[in-house]
Amino acid sequence: MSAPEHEFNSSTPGLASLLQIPGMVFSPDCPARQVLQTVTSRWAVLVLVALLAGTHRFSELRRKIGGVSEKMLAQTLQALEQDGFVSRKSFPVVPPHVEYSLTPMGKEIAGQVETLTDWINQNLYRILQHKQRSECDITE
Amino acid sequence: MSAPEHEFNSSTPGLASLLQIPGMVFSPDCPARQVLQTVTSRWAVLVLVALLAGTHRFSELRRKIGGVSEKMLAQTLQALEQDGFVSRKSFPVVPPHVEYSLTPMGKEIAGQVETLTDWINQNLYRILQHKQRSECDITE
DNA sequence: GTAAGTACGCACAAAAAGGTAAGTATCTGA
DNA sequence: TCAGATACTTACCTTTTTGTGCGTACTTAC
Repeated sequence: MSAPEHEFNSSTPGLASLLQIPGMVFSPDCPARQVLQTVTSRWAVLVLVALLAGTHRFSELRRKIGGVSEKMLAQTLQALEQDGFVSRKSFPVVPPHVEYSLTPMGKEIAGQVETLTDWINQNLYRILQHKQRSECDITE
Repeated sequence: MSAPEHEFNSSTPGLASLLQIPGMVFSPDCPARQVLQTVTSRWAVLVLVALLAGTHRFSELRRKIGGVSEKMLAQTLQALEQDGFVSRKSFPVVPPHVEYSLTPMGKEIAGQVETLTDWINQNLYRILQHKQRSECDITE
């Protein structure tokens, strides 16, 4: 008990959460952590990249992103909307019609995310070689 | 049953897993998905960025990354090592001494990740404003 | 008239992630 | 001599995430 579990080198612990101190994400209580988690969550990454291609409807996204359940997609979209990355436009028509698109801020961050996914796509072969070397069991 | 759950616009489904077809990550079975998940997992992001500053020992990382448990850190490091992003050097000395650093590939991807975290750090204030505006109901 | 599509919300269950505490082996410092 | 640091591993348990299936309100297509 009473152990100093973690120490950071920030000289102003309280303020660090509100300013752009490099390494803010290293602080466990900083809201940046949560934003990072939202953005890098399993489906959010894919949603952001998908929306970079333009406005989509809910089920368009669902079809585009292989493997998402409706629940997860809805949940992810809500989280992204809350953080201001995605904007939702709902038309009160008879068969529900909702359109999702990136906000300016969303476009910026989606760009970064796409760079990442592109890198992975391009270097997948290299990565897989490493994996097989260290694993030696291929998942068929 | 037998429903066409998901369709992708890739014209060569089997090959798509091995080539750089944009949108590979949208396919649920593509290994790129798993790599993406490893890299964007909660702690891996922070480990990558931390290691960008140079070689670290296990407990140095643990102190730097606020909030990680030993278990999670070890697990994350192993996953990153398996994918070839992190290299581990262990010295068989009496008090265990192990050094972690980024591989060339790790440096590349960590660079992308850092760009992302930097963006979040820099735009945190903007994001938080959006959040507060949309939340307004705290789940108490 | 029945099925399917639309965009979800809700309840329940399964799976995954994560935390806690302890153990290992050995040395150092008090 | 006894705690503490080192780099983990393992077992156990809790929390979170994710999936499944159903319901909704209404329309169009068959």
